[in-house]
Amino acid sequence: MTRPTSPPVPDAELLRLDHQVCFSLHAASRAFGSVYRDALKDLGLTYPQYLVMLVLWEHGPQPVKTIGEQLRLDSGTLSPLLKRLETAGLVRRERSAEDERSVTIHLTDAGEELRERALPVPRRMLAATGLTVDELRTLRGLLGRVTSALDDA
Amino acid sequence: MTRPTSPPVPDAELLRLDHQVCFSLHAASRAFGSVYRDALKDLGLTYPQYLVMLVLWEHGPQPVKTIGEQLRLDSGTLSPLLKRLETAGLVRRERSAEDERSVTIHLTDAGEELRERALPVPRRMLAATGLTVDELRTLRGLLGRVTSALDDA
DNA sequence: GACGATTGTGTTGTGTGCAACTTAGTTGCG
DNA sequence: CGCAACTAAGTTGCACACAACACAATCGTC
Repeated sequence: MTRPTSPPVPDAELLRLDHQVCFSLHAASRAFGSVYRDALKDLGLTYPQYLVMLVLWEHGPQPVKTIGEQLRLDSGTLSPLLKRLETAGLVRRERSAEDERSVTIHLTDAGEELRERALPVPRRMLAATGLTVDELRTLRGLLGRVTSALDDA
Repeated sequence: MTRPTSPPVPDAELLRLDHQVCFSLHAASRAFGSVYRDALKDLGLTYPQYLVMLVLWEHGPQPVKTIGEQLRLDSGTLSPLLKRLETAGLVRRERSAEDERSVTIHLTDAGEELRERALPVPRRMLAATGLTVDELRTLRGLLGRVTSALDDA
């Protein structure tokens, strides 16, 4: 614990800081998207599509709902995205037998095989950030706390 | 400088960390957007529109180009956004006299007046993040470094 | 078993974000 | 001057992201 921020931080600075953080977050998110776009171009995936594939590669076939929970995306975003992945021949939809409302997403053989080609992507991204492992952990921690706090608000 | 991260950090952990950071950034960015949406609903602004208004409130009339530089947005995003702000009666477009290619964006009276109603927004956002001022500074610093590094890549 | 509430998915409409292209105006160089 | 290169803004097309709504299947309660 440091001192309780001795000079009580004037309003003006607080407001500027808020703007700067929001700007930074917005800009950083888009900068990541941009670099991922390059890294994923050869695979024919967009960044959100890659995130969905990661979930499927790691945890196997699962309903739309659980994919959405992990990525914080709703059906309005996932339905058309999954349709594009299906058109690309990477996933397959299957109505669940137990619950006819549920649609289970499976990887096709092509989807499984794409994993190999995607393996070098994370290391490339990691290098592109220019941060140390410790800094990445700090960043992840702060972002996680912000997201939780904002979700509660 | 800390030690050079003595146990050389296994590949698997690095990859997971990269995913977690990207997930976190993506999620945090959208969580911010969601809370801003609520905070700005009464003003009739979206978050990116609010960012543009902030630039105009702080730095006065200026061409589309400089707005884009500050927000890292190109004309493909700004042109329709500014058109919507114009339709809402908040800004005015004016062809520059010296350089006919350039369009200067001015605030209308309504646009100026909206500033008063927007004043409480940053404090509300700041509180919603649940972070201390020091943590916000750390976050801003890390995000800035990541963005610079990614832009170079 | 009947029926209202809930749940999982999909659709529609609006607003970014960005690549690629177009148009009009400006600049530089022979 | 004349013309190519460049620049600022706008347009088009595609892919998120999300609110609001639609629909069918399921569940809970009686």
